[in-house]
Amino acid sequence: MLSAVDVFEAVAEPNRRHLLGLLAERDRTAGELVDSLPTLTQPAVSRHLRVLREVGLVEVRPDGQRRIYALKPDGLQRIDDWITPYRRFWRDHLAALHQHLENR
Amino acid sequence: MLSAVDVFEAVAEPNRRHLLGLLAERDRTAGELVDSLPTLTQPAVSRHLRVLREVGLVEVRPDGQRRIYALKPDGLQRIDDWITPYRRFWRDHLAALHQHLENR
DNA sequence: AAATCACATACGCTTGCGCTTATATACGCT
DNA sequence: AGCGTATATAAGCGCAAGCGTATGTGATTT
Repeated sequence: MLSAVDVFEAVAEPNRRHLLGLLAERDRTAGELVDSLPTLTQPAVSRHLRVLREVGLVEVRPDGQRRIYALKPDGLQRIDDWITPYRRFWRDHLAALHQHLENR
Repeated sequence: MLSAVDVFEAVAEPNRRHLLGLLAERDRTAGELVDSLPTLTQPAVSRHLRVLREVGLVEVRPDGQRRIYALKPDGLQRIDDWITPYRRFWRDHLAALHQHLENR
């Protein structure tokens, strides 16, 4: 069995981020996605897609012998939720910076 | 030489996320952070802190023989910037869902 | 039904991560 | 100076990630 990957690990891989980027534009077949990563073989891309599936970042629907991949809407929200409390850090920091620039 | 890690990989490690969480509350000495991860040895935590330093997520200032670690304000912004274009996906999705619930 | 196409899985290999133990470095105290 | 304390680095190891080659599976075509 494949070790259950979490969203953070899934997104840490550059090729997988590339795939997500393409799927953000529009749905694509597995074949199109394979072609988009010419340095990788078809099985390699297929495995990346499997990881993205398993963490709920993408979903597949069959279309004849093709498989159409699509971005799952709320997949990345888990990362966004994690970042949220930290966001206030750089917001405060920027605010303080502006304050400083105005007062000099 | 240590392979130059990027922010995504840095944050993919659960222990490193744990460290960031503690530093979000307040600055801490390396020793405090070591104590916060009882399952790890001191060198292990030290290496995690090094990774977080190298990707710009934390910074250190010396205090006598102690080293005080602090969250760097804009470190996670790179991840946030990456997520931004995707955010509209689940926002649209939620909007459509609400629409659907109201109209039924 | 046989061949072909689109995609997934199996297997074996290499490389890099994260860990521990051992050691170095640097500061503080007596 | 000598010793404990605080932290970082070195060396070595096990394991899992990611890759390619080979093969399986199901749909399409002829």
